[in-house]
Amino acid sequence: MELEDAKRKFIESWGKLGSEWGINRTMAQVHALLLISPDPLTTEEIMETLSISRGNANMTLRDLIGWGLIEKQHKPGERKEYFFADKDVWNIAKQVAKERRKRELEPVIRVLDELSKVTGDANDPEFSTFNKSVTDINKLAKNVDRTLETMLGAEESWFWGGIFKLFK
Amino acid sequence: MELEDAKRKFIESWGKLGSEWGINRTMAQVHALLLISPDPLTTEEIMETLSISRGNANMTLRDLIGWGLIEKQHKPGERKEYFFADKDVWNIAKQVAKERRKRELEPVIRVLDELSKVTGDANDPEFSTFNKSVTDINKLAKNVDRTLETMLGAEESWFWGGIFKLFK
DNA sequence: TTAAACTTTCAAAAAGTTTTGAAAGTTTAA
DNA sequence: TTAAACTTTCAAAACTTTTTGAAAGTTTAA
Repeated sequence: MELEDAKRKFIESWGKLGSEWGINRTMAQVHALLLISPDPLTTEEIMETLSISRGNANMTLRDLIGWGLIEKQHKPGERKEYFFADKDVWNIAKQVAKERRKRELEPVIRVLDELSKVTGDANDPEFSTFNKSVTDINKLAKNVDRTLETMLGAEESWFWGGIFKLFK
Repeated sequence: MELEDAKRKFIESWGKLGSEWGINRTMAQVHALLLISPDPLTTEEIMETLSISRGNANMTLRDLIGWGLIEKQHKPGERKEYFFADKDVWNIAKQVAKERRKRELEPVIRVLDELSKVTGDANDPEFSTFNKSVTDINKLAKNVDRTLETMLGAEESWFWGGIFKLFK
């Protein structure tokens, strides 16, 4: 396969995977494009390569910055803004886990905590089934939360320094 | 909060979480409803409770069966089919991880393997950046895959029997 | 058989999400 | 200042996904 075809395929696949995991397809594609770019790119270049509009490119780039996956870069003597992606896959995984924990896990835990407080007659199967499911899910969610916190919190934890280094 | 309000809120939250993770909202809601139901429910009851059409209910129930999250049940002397959900959260997590691995991780690994084979001039930054990102992501994906396989494969592995039992 | 009870299908409609692009806003060099 | 270069916004349009519901299919008891 030619390098250009391979790049296209990578961008397409990354976009598809993103959309299956609740991440907007274009956002994943822009990220993919920057991941395989040796140099930072301008909004213009991104628009052109992916055939997307200026508005879309701008919003997507801002979102990616919000996720901590890309950064703006200024070249001396130039007006244009350049964008580049962190290329360390562990940082990327860490960053995505961190953001999803904050944006999705935490709100769910808040709701589950509230629902765990609902009281009722322990002999009523309607109540006891509800209560068991909610408290079980709450326990699981909190364990996942705690585990992520430990794993992601310290810059050089046992986790990143130890076990997972084997994987690299 | 009243039990009925709490049930409604649970179904709503579960649906929202599902859609943030690429699972159809209705599917997550039907699952939530069955999770907190002490008894199996009929298609009719599900349609009614969630205000969805027969067609939607039927398709969603089939999908959930396909994900291994719910089962059909027959009551002796009755024509209707009843549906009930496995209520063990670890089974649920396991099942979802298993399915997503099969449906999404495996196809991505196939593409990455193919893209890893692309050859080029190591001094060309275009090629070397592409190659490094692709092979790094491939390594990560394979490690995740292997880890999941080990964790999910054996019915009573060290994983489920050991470490994670602490979490329950 | 038959017909009632139930399940499944699928094309069209509705709902939800993403994208566009022109206009407004901002920044900078001169 | 000014105007050129660039970025941001947002309502409307395009696109995607989900849902509907009526019709077709299937199963069962008699």
